[in-house]
Amino acid sequence: MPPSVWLRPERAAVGRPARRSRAEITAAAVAVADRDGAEAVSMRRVAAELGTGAGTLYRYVETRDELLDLMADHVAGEYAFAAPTGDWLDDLVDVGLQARGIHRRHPWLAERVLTAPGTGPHGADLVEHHLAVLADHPADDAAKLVALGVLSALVATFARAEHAGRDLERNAEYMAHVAAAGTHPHISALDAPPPDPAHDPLPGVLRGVLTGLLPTGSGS
Amino acid sequence: MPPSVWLRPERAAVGRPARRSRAEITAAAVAVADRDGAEAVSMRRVAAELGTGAGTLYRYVETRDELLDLMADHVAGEYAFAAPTGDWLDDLVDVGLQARGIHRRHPWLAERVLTAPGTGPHGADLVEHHLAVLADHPADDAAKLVALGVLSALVATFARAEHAGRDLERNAEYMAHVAAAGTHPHISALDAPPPDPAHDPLPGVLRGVLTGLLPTGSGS
DNA sequence: CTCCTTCGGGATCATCGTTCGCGAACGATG
DNA sequence: CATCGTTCGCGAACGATGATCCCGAAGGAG
Repeated sequence: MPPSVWLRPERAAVGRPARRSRAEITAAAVAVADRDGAEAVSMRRVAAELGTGAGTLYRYVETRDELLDLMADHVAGEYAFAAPTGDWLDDLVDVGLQARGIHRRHPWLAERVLTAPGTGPHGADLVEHHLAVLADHPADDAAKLVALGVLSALVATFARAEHAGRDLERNAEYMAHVAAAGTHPHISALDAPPPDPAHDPLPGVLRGVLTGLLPTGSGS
Repeated sequence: MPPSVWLRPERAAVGRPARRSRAEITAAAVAVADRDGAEAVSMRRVAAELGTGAGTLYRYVETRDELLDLMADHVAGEYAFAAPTGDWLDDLVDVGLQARGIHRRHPWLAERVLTAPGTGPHGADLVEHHLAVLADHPADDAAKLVALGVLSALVATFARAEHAGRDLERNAEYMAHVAAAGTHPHISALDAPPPDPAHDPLPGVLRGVLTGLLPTGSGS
């Protein structure tokens, strides 16, 4: 029922002016998340970061989830879009690599991007750039938007895998158990060469997925 | 530190036997989630479903997150794998469509799949089937596993979009605002033909992504 | 200077995940 | 059949969370 955060006016027109701003609160929340992880972003913790009370935050934000949306769009402002080069594949791979950079700077973002589409002003800039890059591409608009969604989800998945740590260990432990059990012959036959840290798989994967998703006659 | 849920023995060898089982609790949790959504899966609620106390569940499960892992693997048991047909693309698309069916039956799964890789026994079956389908494919093992990860993330993303409801409305509202504002010319130029309900975009997307991700000489 | 609206923030509520302690229940042992 | 060691069931309790509410304070408009 209530409109999106970005359509609701930030400050009241009359009365006592607010001491803080939505952006200030968002920045504080991002700082907390960067420092102590996503689960540390509680209203009390963010309020403490600002030296105020927890209830005060609800003057700026309707709900905690809304604050998380604001955070996601805030860091989406870190994209630095260059003018399209004419090679849409290169340009979209660049978007993907920039996205990974953002994810590396803000590890808490991965869960959020995957959970909520959360498109604010900076998200709109991303969509605009994406469509500009693909302006001459023959695919229809729906396919282009799907491609952006897949691109985002894919990068987020890779980013999450990068800082999974504990979970990955336990998963590998269980898979080793399954392999040793003898059932699941194909899993047992897996050979895991030590991953080459010098080789970055993301660009290749992005190229593959994007060319598969946006076929064209006039090549890259 | 503690091993995975699936490596920890379920019941103690000696002493008073447990009245319930891990599977029973998992099934109850799935029932609650299917009926009232993911956020309704609290220890107290699941315990009430079983007619017991909240603290009791901790005899079977180390933490709430572990219970969610069990739930995810539980519904992964709904896959019905057929023998590989010889056409790996068709077989993998079939896996994707089955996955969407599971997501439609259990809307809470989308967030979970994207959040945690959670691979249990049924997850291992899925990996095994995937590798069996791709047994004759020239790609190396790492690429095949990446393809499965992308496939899962992609289907989950589509599934989440299907039952997004509220969020999608607000997002569309904001995008309409941006389009009307006049900045972002490519967004303003978007034309949205009414989506054709008879056309299912998922198979085509999966084909595109998979062919892009797993290139081969001897085609589908 | 006054008034009206908004802000600030502490108290408060319901709920959550989790821990703890204790009495009861069960299998093994003699 | 009696005893013993161990585990289970469960309710109370703890700390923390998201959210609401109220009231005194503060600032701009007239």
